[in-house]
Amino acid sequence: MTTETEALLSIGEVSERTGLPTHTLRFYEQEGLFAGPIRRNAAGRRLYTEEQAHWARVCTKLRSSGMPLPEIHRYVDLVRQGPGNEEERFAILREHEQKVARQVADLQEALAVIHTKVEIYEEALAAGTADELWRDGPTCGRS
Amino acid sequence: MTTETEALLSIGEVSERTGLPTHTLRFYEQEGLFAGPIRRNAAGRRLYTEEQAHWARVCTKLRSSGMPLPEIHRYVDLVRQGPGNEEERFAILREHEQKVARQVADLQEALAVIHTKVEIYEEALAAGTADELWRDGPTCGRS
DNA sequence: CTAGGAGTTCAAGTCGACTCGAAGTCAACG
DNA sequence: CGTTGACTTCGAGTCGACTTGAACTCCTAG
Repeated sequence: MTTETEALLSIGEVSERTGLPTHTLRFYEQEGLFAGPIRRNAAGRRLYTEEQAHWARVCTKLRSSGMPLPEIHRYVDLVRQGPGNEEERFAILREHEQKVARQVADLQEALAVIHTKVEIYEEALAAGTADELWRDGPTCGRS
Repeated sequence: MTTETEALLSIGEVSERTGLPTHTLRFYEQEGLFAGPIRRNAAGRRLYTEEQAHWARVCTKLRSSGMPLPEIHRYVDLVRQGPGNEEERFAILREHEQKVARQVADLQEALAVIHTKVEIYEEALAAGTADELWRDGPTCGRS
């Protein structure tokens, strides 16, 4: 049913689309981050399907949101095993989603702290009282 | 003017307040992350002022938001040098603030991608059509 | 007086995720 | 035919931020 009409992509093309260096794409492959095998041409060079290229892009998101390679690998293993373990895959995704949500919250908290300090400097610099900002002194340290 | 009435804290107490292991507190000190010297008692043990403890807590926020130790060090050096470089300190903080804001945005983008995948699983599992979720196939891979 | 627990210093090890380098292959161009 | 330049494999190196460990000191409670 699925006709073989997809354009196949070289590692360079996938690299461009994903922003991942070719070295990293090979590294990911060897770490088992692709469910199916990546085809090769006669000369042994990698040929990626569109799906695989897309998955690589998803991987960049998983990674940039802090999913460790072994966990991506675990997910991919489930996919490789075929239907029947969707709940487990779902659990991995949902858990990671929650972890990322927490990360966002934590970052925003840190952002608030930093912003408070930024504001103190802004005001002091505007008021010309910046020299009161000293050491871990009263103004600077306490907020 | 500043009377010496502050209660001084042991490394253990600071560790509790900040969540940083004592090892890490010593490590930070040796990396120059404190503007002033940390006092010692007769037995050579560290005594932190409230200000220093507070700064340690700020450090946890700077770190958790990805400010590298060398950059914190740079900021602290400016503080150590005393008044006159507030603009430079301000620049460091403001830049980091922006970096964190970008981080938040990126994370939220990743979160969106992940959430899309989560939703696909939710729906498929609810509809009992989960076995259509296969490999990098049409349903799973494309979104 | 001794045992426990917190503290000290300094050096070395760990961890994850790349990142780089060497040595070689291959297709196309001038 | 020679030289780019993108590709291949394999193994080793890097980086930042801890983290661990060994060997030691000190105070307090029993």
